This record gives sequence, C-alpha cells and structure tokens, in this order.
Amino acid sequence: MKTVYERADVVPLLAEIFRELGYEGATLSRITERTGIGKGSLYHFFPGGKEEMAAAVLADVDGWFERAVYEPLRRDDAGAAIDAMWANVMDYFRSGSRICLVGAFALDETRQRFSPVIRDYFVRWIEALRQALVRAGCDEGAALAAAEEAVSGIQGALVLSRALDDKDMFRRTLDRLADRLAAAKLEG
Amino acid sequence: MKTVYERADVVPLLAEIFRELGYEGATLSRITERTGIGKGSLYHFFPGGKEEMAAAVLADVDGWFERAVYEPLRRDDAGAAIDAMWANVMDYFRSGSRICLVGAFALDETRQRFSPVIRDYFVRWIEALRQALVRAGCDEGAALAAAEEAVSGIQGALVLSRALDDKDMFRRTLDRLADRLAAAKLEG
DNA sequence: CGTCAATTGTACCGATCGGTACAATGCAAA
DNA sequence: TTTGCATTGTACCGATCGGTACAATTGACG
Repeated sequence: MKTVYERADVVPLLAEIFRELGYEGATLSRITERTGIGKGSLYHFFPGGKEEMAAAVLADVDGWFERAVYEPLRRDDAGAAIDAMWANVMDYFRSGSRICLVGAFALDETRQRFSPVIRDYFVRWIEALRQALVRAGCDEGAALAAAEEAVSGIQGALVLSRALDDKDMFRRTLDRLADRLAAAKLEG
Repeated sequence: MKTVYERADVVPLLAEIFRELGYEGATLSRITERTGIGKGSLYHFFPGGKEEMAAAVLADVDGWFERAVYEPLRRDDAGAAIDAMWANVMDYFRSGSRICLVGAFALDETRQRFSPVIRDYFVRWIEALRQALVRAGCDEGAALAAAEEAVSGIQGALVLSRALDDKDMFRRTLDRLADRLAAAKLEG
C-alpha cells in the first residue's frame, strides 16, 4: 500500500499541524507521524524543507482570505461583504477552536522568518475592511479605526476563547464586534 | 570570574526568553547563551528542567498581575484601579513590543502543559475587572461583557501591533478600549 | 505491454535536543 | 582558618532534530 499525494493535498494537512504545534513544535517526525506522509514525499514537494512548508501554508491561508474575504470587501456590496466576512471568520476558525496561524507566527521569533507575509495579511485585511466601510458611508478616519478594532478583536477572541477553552465566548465576542462595526458604519 | 545567582534573579531572564522564542523555541542552549547562566545553575534552581522553568515564569507573571492589577481592581476605588490597570498594561507590555506569555502559551500545544494556570490568569483578570465595574455602578450583565471585551481586546492588540510592528497601533487600540470601558461604566 | 518521470520508503548524516554526573569553586558561619 | 553547603562549569548521555541519498515503486502514456 502506497498512497500518492500531490502538493496541494499536503498543504492543508501541514497547516493543521503548524496551527496546533507552532513552527518550532512542528518537528518533521511529528509531521510524518500525524499525516502519514514520509520524509521522501515531503522533501520532494518542499525541497526547502520545513521553512518552505510553512511558507506554502502561509501562502495558502493568505490566498483563501484574499478570495473569500478581502476581494468581496473591496468589490461587492459593503453590507453583504461584511456580513459574509463575519460568517466566514466564524466558520474558518471553527468558533475559536482553530487558531489563526498568521497571528500565532506573529507572536514568537517565527515572525522574523515571515514578517512581510504576516504584515501583509493584516494590512490587506484592515485596508479591505476600511474600504468597505467607506463605501457604506462611513467617515474616513472612523473607518480605519473601526477596521483595526474588528481585526484586532478577532485575534483577541481567538487567544482568549482558547485560553478559556470556551467556544461560546468566541461567538459572543464576534457578535459584539459585528455590532460595533455596524454601529460605526452608520455613525461615521 | 563566576557570577552567583539565586532563583529569583533567573526567573525574569527566563521570562524574556520564553516570550521571544516560545516554549519549544526556547532551547537550553539558547537559554544559556542569552543569559550566560550555565546548565549547572539552571538545573540546580529548576530540577524539573525546562517545564519547571516555564512554570516558574508563569507563576511569576501571574503573581505580578495579581498584585499590580487584580487586587487593586477588587479592593481599591473602581475608577482609580481601572485607570491604573490601563497604565500598568501599557507599561508592562512595553507599548506592544513585549507579548503576553500566557496568551502566547494558550495558542499552541504548550497550552496542554499549563492549561489550569493559563485559564486562571484570564478568569481572574476578567472577574476582577467585572467586580470593579459593578462597584462603579455598572449593570451586572453589561459588566461581564465589558470586562471580557477589554481583556480580549488587549490580547488582540498585542498580536496585531506585533504583526504590524507598530507600537502606535497598540497605544491607539488601548486608548479605544479604555474609552469603551469608561462608556460601559456609565451606561450600565 | 514497456517506458519514464513522478512519487515514496528506508537508511543514514552531523548537529542539537533535554537532561545527568560530578568535581571545582564561591560564600557564610564557626 | 577551616568547615560545610550552595552554586557553578564541564564533560558526557541517549534521543531526536532537520536534512540528504537513493533505490523501489507507482500511475500515466505510448
């Protein structure tokens, strides 16, 4: 028996491992152990080793948010795109039981390896949300502050709901953040 | 030349290293390298090895917050204690350039080693802040929500300001959180 | 069927991991 | 000054680290 993968199949598996163990904690042996994928395959798909694996995972995550969240925020009806963002975020992070890999990498020295990608992920998120708010009639200055508050709030909810092991607090916090954003949209 | 330490001198040095490198990233060799403290001393003070070092650091952090933040929130004038909390948080986290070790440990599998301590740190923070808000005349239900929002917001600000490498965004976010808390105190 | 590149399992590498053993050194009290 | 214990530096341990080499196997295509 010999399962045959391609690179695109491997990336989501790696993502889950990096999420749970962090960059340093995700050792090659734990990766092969949890995925059943041998070193031969891994280094075939990612000749750059662990660093390339993590980079591929980050690019995959970034691409998903770009397609599912940022683009709609920039392009579609502002109200609908913002509603979709909250729904997508709730699903993607599995009500707080799944963490944000980009946020996690930002906290320790791993940041130094990937700082441009990490920064860009958040800059584009905030900017796309800000644009949507402005399109919805929000004041320019208030829009930036509200966008920062929402994105920052999501990261905080992830940390706290995980620390408390409380999915419901994640849902509550996201609901509150959504209300705040809706209020900012109107006041502006 | 042979510098002589005692356990209490070592803990803050370890704290900074765990903060920067995370639990897995903080290897014994990097610890000795950055602190200049040899393995002999480390295992003399912490016979339980790396895990005991991290536990000691967590206990130290927890103790600091208990004394400087939680107790005043429970005991002193509510308004003054809340003001002091924001000032202390801003200082302690060095305007966002220093992360919250407890929050960082909550994100990856390190959480499993220390989950009671991690949970307790946040539970007590939220509860102490909630009590202060209630004493300030805030409605019971609104007080819990406002306390959660503040503590969660701080964690988010740490993640985001570090990802963006932007101290000023940390200050801005904390100012906004403080305003929100002041508003909640009045409305109730 | 045979061909051939893509994929995979296995054995192996030097370096580093967390941890231990113990002798040498420092400091305080007698 | 001598004793005694806390503290420290060094050498060492087996296990695991990330990474490499390469032969065996696979599936797609002629």
